[in-house]
Amino acid sequence: MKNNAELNIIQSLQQIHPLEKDALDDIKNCIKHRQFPRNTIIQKAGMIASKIYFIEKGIVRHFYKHNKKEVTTWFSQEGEFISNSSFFLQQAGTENIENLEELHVSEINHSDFEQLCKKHHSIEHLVRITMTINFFKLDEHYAQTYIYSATERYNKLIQKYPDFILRIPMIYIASFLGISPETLSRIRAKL
Amino acid sequence: MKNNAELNIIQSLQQIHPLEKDALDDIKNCIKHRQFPRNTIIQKAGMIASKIYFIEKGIVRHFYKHNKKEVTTWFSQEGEFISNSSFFLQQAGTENIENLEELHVSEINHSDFEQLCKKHHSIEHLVRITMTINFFKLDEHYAQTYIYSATERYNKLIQKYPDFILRIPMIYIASFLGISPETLSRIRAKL
DNA sequence: ATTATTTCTTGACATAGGTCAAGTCGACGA
DNA sequence: TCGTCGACTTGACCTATGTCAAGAAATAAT
Repeated sequence: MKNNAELNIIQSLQQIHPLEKDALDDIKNCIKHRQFPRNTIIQKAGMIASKIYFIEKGIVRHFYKHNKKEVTTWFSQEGEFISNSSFFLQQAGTENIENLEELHVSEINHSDFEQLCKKHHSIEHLVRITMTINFFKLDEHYAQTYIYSATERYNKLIQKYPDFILRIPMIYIASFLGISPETLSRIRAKL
Repeated sequence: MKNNAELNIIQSLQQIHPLEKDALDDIKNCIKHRQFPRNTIIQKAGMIASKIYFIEKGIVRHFYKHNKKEVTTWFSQEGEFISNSSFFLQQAGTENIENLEELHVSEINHSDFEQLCKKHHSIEHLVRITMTINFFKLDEHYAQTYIYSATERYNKLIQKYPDFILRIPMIYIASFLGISPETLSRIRAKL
């Protein structure tokens, strides 16, 4: 299993948009470092998420359950926030989130998060930018689903995220690509 | 053809998040009202979008071209902004946008838009909220594509947006649902 | 190490939806 | 009123991918 470097939330945020000392201090005061053992359900459908997580180390999958089947729709890893509708909209959602490796996060609870955004324009800006980037990542991913065949999508995915093969069970990669595990296996056999 | 009521950007924004007079005045000063005749290409792949549009009246489709085929991925209508990556990221994108009816918009150019966000925390907040809502709309739409059959997706779509049938040619609805026009025609025949 | 699980692969068959091609229908302009 | 063009439908056939089932390989547990 690959051992990715641990990332720091403060440094990562600064790379997206530089923050003044005041804002950084407030963020630091809200952060709680936390670890979850492998295969923990971080977010369960039907619950309201009270925390947002910045991933320092580890990888998680976002998935829905439908008729006893699970559909994986996204992966988040080091340097990313675990974006989930339940946290941002403060509503019970249908998304589940599970970590696939031991997970190290910085956690901020919802009221602190909103407080930070309200108090510091620079933080609100950073959140806006991050949300924008995530929006178009999602958009691009799904546009590709329309346009490319299963084989092309798989090739593009491993080209862009080579470590997914090492870190994520095939069954979830298949689901993310919108195909069955058997089809993915056959695609891989042909390479 | 259905004749939807014209919407006002100021009123619509206030419903998302109330803005102080100062911010509203600045917005008003940046807005330019504009109309496009039916079937105008509002945004062309490869170009950098310099304007964002709020739709007062009309409906547009977002589409990609791939091997001479067009793939429609989204529709935007009255009360919505035409969100496109090229505008927000200020990069040439691969998305095209075409209006399907005579289109009335409020337009704001990119530098004014950024200026407004920078000057008024309340506007930055509003943009963040709007982006968040759009993100999860997109997310939900695509999660459904994984989970439901073509027939189910069509039924859910017309239930949620009954006027799409009246306003959008079937060929684009089919594309949006990720199916061929023939398949959509067969689905409709069975109802 | 040995066993027990989980993960991945392979085969046989089924099917949703795609493609190509030929209509039909209806709106709009001459 | 007729003709034309675009939008939608229908039929015949095809193919990518799904499903079910059995086995191999890799991981984890004892």
